[in-house]
Amino acid sequence: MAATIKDVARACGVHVSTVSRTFSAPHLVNPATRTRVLAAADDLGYRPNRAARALTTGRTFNMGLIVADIANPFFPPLIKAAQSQARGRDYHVFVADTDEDPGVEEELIRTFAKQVDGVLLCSPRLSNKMIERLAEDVPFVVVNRRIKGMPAVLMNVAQGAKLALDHLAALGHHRIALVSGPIGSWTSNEMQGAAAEAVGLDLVFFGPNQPTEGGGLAVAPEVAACGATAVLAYNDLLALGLIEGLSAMEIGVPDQISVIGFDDILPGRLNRPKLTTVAMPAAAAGRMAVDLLLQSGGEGATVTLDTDLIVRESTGRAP
Amino acid sequence: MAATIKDVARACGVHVSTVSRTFSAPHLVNPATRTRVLAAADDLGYRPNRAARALTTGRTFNMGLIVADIANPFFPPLIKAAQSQARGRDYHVFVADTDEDPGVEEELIRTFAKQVDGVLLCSPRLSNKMIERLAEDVPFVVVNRRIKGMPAVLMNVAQGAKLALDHLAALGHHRIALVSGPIGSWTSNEMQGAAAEAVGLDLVFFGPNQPTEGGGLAVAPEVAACGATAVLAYNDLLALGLIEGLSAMEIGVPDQISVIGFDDILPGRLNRPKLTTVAMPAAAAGRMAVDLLLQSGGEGATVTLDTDLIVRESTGRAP
DNA sequence: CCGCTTTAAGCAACCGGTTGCAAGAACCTT
DNA sequence: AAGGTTCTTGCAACCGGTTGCTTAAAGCGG
Repeated sequence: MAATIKDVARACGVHVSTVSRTFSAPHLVNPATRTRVLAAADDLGYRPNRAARALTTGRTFNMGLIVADIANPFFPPLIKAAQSQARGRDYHVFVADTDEDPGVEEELIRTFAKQVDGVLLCSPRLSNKMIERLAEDVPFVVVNRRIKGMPAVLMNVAQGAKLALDHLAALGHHRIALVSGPIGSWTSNEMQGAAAEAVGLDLVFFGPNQPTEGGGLAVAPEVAACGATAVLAYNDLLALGLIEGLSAMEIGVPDQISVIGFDDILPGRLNRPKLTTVAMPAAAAGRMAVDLLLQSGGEGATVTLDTDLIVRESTGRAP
Repeated sequence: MAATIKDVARACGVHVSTVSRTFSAPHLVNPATRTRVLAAADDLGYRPNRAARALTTGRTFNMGLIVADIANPFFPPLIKAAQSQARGRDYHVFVADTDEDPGVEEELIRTFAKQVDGVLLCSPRLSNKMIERLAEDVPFVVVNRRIKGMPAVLMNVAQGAKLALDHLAALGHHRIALVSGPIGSWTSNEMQGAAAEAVGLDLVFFGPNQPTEGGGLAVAPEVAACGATAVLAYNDLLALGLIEGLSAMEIGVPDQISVIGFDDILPGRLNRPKLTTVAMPAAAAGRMAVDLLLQSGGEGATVTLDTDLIVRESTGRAP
């Protein structure tokens, strides 16, 4: 059994409250006793039980981070940035994955609720209404979603989409396929919104799709058949799957069809052709989300981070 | 404020212990009262506080999962499998990333200690001694590491390495570079051990290296200069970086140098040339680790999972 | 040397639940 | 109808800490 505060108290003939103060309010205890207590604690290998402490203080110094799919390379940089930022603030981040399932997402939030001081909700799949309800149990910061009165970190997807469409237009493309993501994805809506405003382009919409390589493979035939000379995909995984699918049909990228993704994930950089993509500031978003959670009196500050177009090899002049 | 057990008790004029039993031992409470309590609980939106419950029961129904680097695509399938397996057992998995830093690893284990019933330690970077010491605080299952008396899930790396070396030998390669991973990596040692037993091959060792794309890029020049016609790399990321580095030096893969990685991660499947690799049973390992943690009376069962060679395009006949 | 302020430590209630024990009520059995 | 069971519920201690209040000791000015 691990040593408790009582063991330490007994070991150096002092009351438990003195031991407690030695750790949580050192200035209230005599330096001499403090030393004795610390020695005894060290000797017994005592470490304060954070869960028990949280029961009275109401603060756990933990935060939860919920993502739709850990296997999507978009998330790891965000997660790592959040963890390291939190570490600098004496916090720990626990990560969980919902498998793109809103039911699991709700369940996880409920589990986290009492064990963390707040939750970073990345690309949630739950309805706004449900999120608002759950926010009564635990403070949220939402990433890539706008919910009234709730702190949020947004990436300027619309601006990125515009960059991408301008790039394609400049290359002479007119008919462009827009391959969207899952239902309920804010990012997907933003993209469509931005695209709808583009003038002089002939857009074809495909969706919803799984935001994975498989999703890209699956829509490849439809995209090939629609007569578009360029594709704007919901994310890089989808784009890579699409390229894979097109290659299998002997359709060359970028010679016959240009492809642009979103996110700027590692496989896109290694792929041949290297993927042209809209880079999302994932790491910055992770750091921001942590700061927002710790600062916010729950108030709904919204931070918007700009995106960048990274032109590589998967886009070229229209045939 | 969220409703507590007391609120519910008051709301239906019953003692807190009755409310408690309604949730944790329903058969001990009269069906009629139970219904009333459940109604009141539902009405107030009451949910038992898992952390508080854990204080008395000693069980949190949470487990921790610690990985060296979430951004390494090897881990996500393992994580997802563990999470879904745990979910089926009414457990939740909290993930944390150590950034390949043993200090952070230790800190994380200590943080987890009282908040979970056990920790799955994947490819730990801590010393055996330290791990044994920490095991006094919280039960472990170790993945990809053998520690006496501790439950472990191992992947048969030696067998995989042998498969890979046989494959290369059959293609006529004799001088083979072995590009290893980080210090303290059990996997890396296993590989080297297996390689050392291979007869008739001329092996050149490079290491330690960061198990990332960057690590591969960095050793590429040395590997190119050593005269080997084939490379066995610690993992796929390293292999991909290596291929990238070799291409930059105008060295063709597999025409001039063949490359084999370990793990079978997604970018390897999308890369050109598609990467020949030793597939690790990551998902199975994740499931196994969860089961081992839940079954084990802490006893040191060891499970070894076999690996598979997947021949794709990055290996060819020796020039 | 006295009374007053500081400082240090103990006491006990509390956080949100769980659980062994005991008491009262209802139900049987003979 | 008496005595023994079984059900149901309440009581109170406990899990591992924290914290407001109280008290005892020490420090200090005059």
